[in-house]
Amino acid sequence: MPELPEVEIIKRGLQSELVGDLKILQIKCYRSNLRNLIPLKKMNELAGSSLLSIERRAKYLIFKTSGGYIVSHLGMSGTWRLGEEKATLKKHDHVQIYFSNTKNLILNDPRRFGYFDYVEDLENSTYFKKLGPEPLDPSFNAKKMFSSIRNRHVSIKAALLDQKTLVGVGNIYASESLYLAGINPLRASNKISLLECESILEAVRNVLSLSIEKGGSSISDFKNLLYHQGNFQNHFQVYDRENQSCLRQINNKSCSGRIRSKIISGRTTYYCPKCQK
DNA sequence: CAGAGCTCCTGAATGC
DNA sequence: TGCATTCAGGAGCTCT
Repeated sequence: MPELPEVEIIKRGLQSELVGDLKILQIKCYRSNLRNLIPLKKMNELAGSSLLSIERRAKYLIFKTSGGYIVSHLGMSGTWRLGEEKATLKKHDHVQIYFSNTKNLILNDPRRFGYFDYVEDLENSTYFKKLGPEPLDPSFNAKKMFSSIRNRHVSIKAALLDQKTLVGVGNIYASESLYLAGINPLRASNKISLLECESILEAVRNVLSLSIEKGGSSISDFKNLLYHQGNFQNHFQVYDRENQSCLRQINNKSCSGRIRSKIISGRTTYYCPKCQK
């Protein structure tokens, strides 16, 4: 579920709910065998620390506290929601953070692929060291993207999913972006021209921005902080549209291609073989 | 070293 | 209806 837009939506929700001079009162954990879980001792130490800011990097949410950084990755099925004052726990609620303004946050993650970890030095942490650039950062450009993929022997779809090329793009937005750019996902990265890189990056930016505007994509289970669904799934052009007709208009005529699906680098990819070259 | 493939886990959808 | 199988948004690990 959570790719860059969904994590960004949750981050913005957190920023608007957790305002003022807040302290973490307590972190409760209801499942001790989560992946990359903050050690219990550290969890206790974090009680009493101040919440300084909430940021997003790639698909990670970062709680900056006076005692270090809490790093949360939502994996495939994670969500944070604002707990009620007397919070009733649901199935798969694993972590709960209590704040000094009586609010609390609950991490729910059925598949438990997510992380809830602690790092002292964010930039040098194993999570952040290897991350590529943020696609929406204006200092990133097609030229940089071109030089990072021009020698790679993987499909352009695989290169987009690789967080070293650029971050935040997952399976849905990779398909959507390549469709928008008119590039066939099977094309080899080292055969993509600089000009084509420009249209791919522009498409990635447009798709991600529009999705953020629409509150993210809710397929099965994505919810924002207030447990509302996003709306971008209603704007998918190719994702999950196998055998349906292509929506592209070329010179006022519809493309008339049929959307295909194909497994590329282990994940289902949707594209129009007719208009994606 | 790069790249392919497997793996962690639950639940929804599909097939018999 | 009930049971088995397949598949799902991520990314780290192990092979080759």
